[in-house]
This record gives sequence, structure tokens and C-alpha cells, in this order.
Amino acid sequence: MAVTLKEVAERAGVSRSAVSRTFTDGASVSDVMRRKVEKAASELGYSPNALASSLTTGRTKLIGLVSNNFHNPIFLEVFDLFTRGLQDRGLRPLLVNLSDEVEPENSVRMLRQYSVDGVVVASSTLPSGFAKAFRDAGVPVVHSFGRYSSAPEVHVVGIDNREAGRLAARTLVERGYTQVGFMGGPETATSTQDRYTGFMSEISAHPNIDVSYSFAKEYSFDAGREEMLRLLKNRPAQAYFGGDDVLSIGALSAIKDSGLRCPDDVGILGLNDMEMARWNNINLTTIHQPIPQIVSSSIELMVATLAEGDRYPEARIFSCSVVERGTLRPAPKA
Amino acid sequence: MAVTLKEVAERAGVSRSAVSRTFTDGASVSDVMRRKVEKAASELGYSPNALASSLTTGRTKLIGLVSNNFHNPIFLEVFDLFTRGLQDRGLRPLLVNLSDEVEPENSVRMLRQYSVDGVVVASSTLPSGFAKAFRDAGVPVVHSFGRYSSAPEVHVVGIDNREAGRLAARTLVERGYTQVGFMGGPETATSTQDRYTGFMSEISAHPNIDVSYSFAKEYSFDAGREEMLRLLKNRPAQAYFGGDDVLSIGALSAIKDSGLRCPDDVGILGLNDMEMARWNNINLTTIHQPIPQIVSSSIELMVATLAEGDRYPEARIFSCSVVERGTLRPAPKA
DNA sequence: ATGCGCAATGCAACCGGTTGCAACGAATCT
DNA sequence: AGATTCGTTGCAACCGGTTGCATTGCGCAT
Repeated sequence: MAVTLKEVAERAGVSRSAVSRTFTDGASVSDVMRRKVEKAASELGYSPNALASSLTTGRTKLIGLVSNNFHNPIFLEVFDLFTRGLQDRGLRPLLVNLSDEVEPENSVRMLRQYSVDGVVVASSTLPSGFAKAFRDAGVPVVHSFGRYSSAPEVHVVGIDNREAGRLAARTLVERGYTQVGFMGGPETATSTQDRYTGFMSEISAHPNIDVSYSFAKEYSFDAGREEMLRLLKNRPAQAYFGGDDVLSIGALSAIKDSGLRCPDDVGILGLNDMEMARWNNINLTTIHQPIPQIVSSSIELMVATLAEGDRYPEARIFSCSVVERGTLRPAPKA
Repeated sequence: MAVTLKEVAERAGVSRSAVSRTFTDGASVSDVMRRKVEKAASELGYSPNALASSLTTGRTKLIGLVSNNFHNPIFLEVFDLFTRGLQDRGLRPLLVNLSDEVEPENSVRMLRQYSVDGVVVASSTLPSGFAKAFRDAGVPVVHSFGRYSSAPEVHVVGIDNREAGRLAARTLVERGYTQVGFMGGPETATSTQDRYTGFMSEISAHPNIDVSYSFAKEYSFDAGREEMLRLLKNRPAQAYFGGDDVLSIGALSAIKDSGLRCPDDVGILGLNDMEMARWNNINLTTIHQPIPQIVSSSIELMVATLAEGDRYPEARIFSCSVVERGTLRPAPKA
């Protein structure tokens, strides 16, 4: 069906090498030759087979984009940014949905079968073993939204979730809340663990503050709502740091349904600053995570790693900031 | 880096054909041979290069998944369902983001370079020329969420948007509204056009009903909010059919901010039934579109088309239904 | 014992490209 | 004019597999 190199060569009356060379830049081809070949090629509608050429060049320009976050709306933006950013650099995202996987083996094998040039793991909930499994298989890997470490074993780009936890705690304390709660996502996610650690360490510097904590089953509206309903049954704290926006919105829904008001009765602080957070029927005060920066930095790092062969593992951390909206008491005037 | 067929053959002391055959099912290999090869393969950690084999077999198991809907939350679910469904059948989605493209040429060329076995166009806003361009390039294509036609030129799976428009109109009329409005998405999208046509045709059967219409700039919260603010400045209708949930939620926000109440002052009917529609701080009455069924049917159709070679173009239409929530007057008792 | 069918195996060509190497011709240098 | 250089081109081998065909060896019927 498709037109091949050979047919173009025959039509142009030149060797196959000549055709190949006109389509690989940096090769030595004369102008007349180039014109002959291009004429034949366009007449036949030829375009080179990327997969065949990958056999000899060793590069496919395929990048595995693996994630398990297909229920958190912020990841639609993440996928948008990744796909566009990769495309703009001539790379092709091969999307892998790891939603139910616990072992990295299958996906590692699959991506190796397709000879991907690199892998981007875009997830805050996958264990770090996944990224390492790719590295061990000799595939360049960037873990976006992964766990920050001061001795990274693979490239990591994201925020320092411990610092985010501290920021959350500091924010609640500043606002004058004396009974605060950490309502985290699933306890197995490193992002949850780190936010918890940071939150608690900051609170422990304020001995007069009462603190409690609990974990929702997953990062979802329903899980957040359910967990908050449970918390409201006993005596709730004055304000909670919800593990994530979608969880926090679920919590808001629970508060509203219980006849309480936010922030007057219970305050909520989210994390991510996803689009819905600013919808005025939600209006969630939240910690902003700089998604576009994280994604574009991840792509740059991937591109650089592909160019350099192997590159020393690196962690890139972006800072977060509080976005003032309506679910937390205002800060006292300075 | 990677282990090749040849190395396995040498280690097992057999021919390369033998190794190849043990990894392609249906080939004739004796048990002892198979065991020898498998032993050598597992010792070396061999797995076959899918791209190399595609050269001779002509199948890559790569499916282009092209879309331009990276801002509508329902598409996260769509991507989730597509990636899982394709993976489960051994197919690999190559994601293409067409957000800013107007011409199909580039993507057609790119996907042909990667020899995709088929293309799924998942979009309600791409002109149907995109799907046709793939067909014309000889690539099997399924257009999901595309425009239904009784003489389809490519496979189409989705809802009948005209019927959805009629259903919306019928619903508003049933509820006793006498001044109704159609607040559509971008006028260039076939989904908008068809919903408009259906809505108007149904209303025209009720000469006592006042009808107005307008179009938002895009399918987004902000566009919906802006358009509704504009509508509320003049004398608004009693109820609107919003072109889509996210648009409708924007409209709700405008209504709320204008000090009006929904549904008492202005009613809103959405379309899609996306997750946020049931969040109780939104609670949008909407027309449900059966996404999982559309996706899985699209995948089945793609698989069947791949198996059959060429298959007569087919349209698969799913029905919609109203989901009762809080933004429309209740129906009168029958 | 002979002949036959059949499953198992290897050889070699092929898929659609790339690339090292040698050959060639023209331009430059001495 | 002869030697040297350099850019351009084709040949042929190779990338990692698959597959048609011929060969081999075996079991079985006669």
C-alpha cells in the first residue's frame, strides 16, 4: 500500500542510498540530486517509514507516557501539556494506562518491545519502583510528580510534598485555627505520606495546636466526601488540609450537606489549584502546584537526557503558593 | 543494548527461524525445540522487537488516538476507557493532540510514518474531514463522538446529536417552560450544529413556545459563564439547554452571581452527565451520554475492521436520557 | 523392505530503511 | 600537466525480525 524508498529511487533513476540521504539531514547530497528525488517523492506521495529507519538508527522518537491518574481532572491538563510539548519536539507519546497494575514488569517489557527512546512516568501515586524499573531496563526515564529525594535515583520533577505539607500547616496556623486536621489521600501514595510528614513536622513546632489526621481511600470526590462525613460525626477540627483539590471538593460537599458553612464552621485548604477550584460554585482556597512548569521542565529534561546518552539523575523542585479563595478564614492583617 | 533473536539462536544452538517461530503462535515447533529456545530466551532476558517484526508482518498494533478535546473533563474518562480497552486487546495507543490543528495533513503523514494499524478520532468538534483524511490514506478509522449520518463514509460511533437536541427541547417543554433558549457551544462544531437543528425542529412543533438561541465561543466554563452573563443582561428565557455540561456549569455560575436562583428564576439543562454534574454543589440536570458504551463499541468496531480488512462503513448510535437533578423544574406528574 | 505423508527444521530472501566504504569526477594546488 | 583533495554517488552489508521453500527424519501402511 505505502510507497517505499525503492519505488522513489526507481522513478527518480537513482540509488536507494540517494533517496535515503535526501531525507536525512546532514547527509551529503547535491542540489540536482535532491531536486530529482524530491520530485519523484512528491509525485508518489512518499514519506519515510519511521519504524524501519529506527531499526538502524536506534531511535524511534517514541516516548512512553505512563500514568495511573485517569480520574483526577488535573491530569487532563497534564496529558494536554505533555502531548503538545512532546509533539512540538518531534516526539510521539505512547500512552500507557497503569490504573490496575501493581507490578512494573509488563509495562517495562511492552515499552521495550516498542523500543521507546524514553519513558515519562506521570503520577503522584505510583510507587517509585516503577520509574526505577525503567531505568534498570536501560531506558531513560523522568518521573513527573514523583517523590522528591535529595539523592535521586532517577530524574524527578515536581514539588516537594513535605514542604507543601509544611506550607499547609503554616497557613492554617497563621489563620488562627487552633484545631486542625490532615485529611490525606490514600496512605500508600508517597505524595500523601510526604504531605503528612511535612504537615505534622510544622504543627509540632506549635505545641498549642490540636492536630488530628485521617486518610481517604483514594483521590476522588466520593472518597473525600465520605471521609468528611465520617469526621463530622465526631467533633471535627476547625480546618482541614485536604490531600488534594478533588478530595477537598468532596469534603466541601459533605460540609454543605451537613448544614455547616465553610469557612465559618469548618475551613478547607486544598492542593493543586485545578480548574474547578476557581469555579465560583466551589471557590476553593488551595495550594497552587505549577503544572505547566513541571511538565515543560520534565520534557526538557527528557530531551536533554536523550541527547546526552546517560545523565546524572537530577531532582527538579518547584515551589507552591497559596491561592486565596473562599474556604478558609482570611489571614490577619500584618 | 537489547537482546536480539540472533543471540538467542546462538545460545540455544538453533537457527534464527526456530527462535522466531517459538514466539509466533500458530507456527510449527516441537516441544523440545520450544523448551530449548525458551530457556535461552529467559536466560538472556529476550523479548522480541515489535517494530522489527512489523516490517514483515505489516502490523504494528499501534492505534492512533487523535483528539482535540483536552479541556473537557469528560475526555479524561474517554482517554481512560480507550487506553484500557485498547491495551486489553494488545493494541497500543499513540496519542495525538490536535488542539491547534486545522489541517489533517500533518497528522495523517505522521501516523503513516509510524505505520499505525488504525486510527480512532475521538472528538465531537473536529470537522469530519479529519476522519476522512485517514480513510483516504488507507488507514482504518473510527470516529467516536462524531457526526451521525445515515450514509456514513467512515465508521462513526456516538449519539445522534439532533435527537439529543430534540430530547432537550421536549424536556423543557414538558416542564412547562414557555420561553426557552438554546445556548450552544462553538458554532463550527458539528455537535453544536446538530443539537441546534434538533432543538429547533422540536420547538417548531410547539408554536406557543418562545425560542431564542446563541453560541458560546468554546466548550468551557468561562465561555458558558460569559455567554450567560450576556444573556442575563437582556431579558433571559426561563430555561436554557446548555450545549454541554461544562458550559452549563459556567452558566450556573453566572446565574448565581447575578443573584438569581436556579431553577426558580432560570433553569439549565446540560449534556454529557460528566462526573462534576452530580457533585452536590453543582447538581446539574443533564442529558446522559453513554460514554463507556460508545468507547467500547468504538474499540470493538476497530478490532473487527482490523480483522476483516475493509469493512463497509457503519454508524453506531446510542441513545441518551435525562438525568434528573436540581437545575430544572420537576416534570409534572403524569 | 519399500513407499508415503507429515511434522520439524534450516536456508536464504525479504520487509524498508541506513551507512561504511570505495569509486568517480571535478576543482584546486604545485 | 600531474597530483591531491573533496564532494557526490552507488554498492552491499546490516538493523531485527518473518516466511516460502526445500530438506530431513520419522512413523506408518502396504
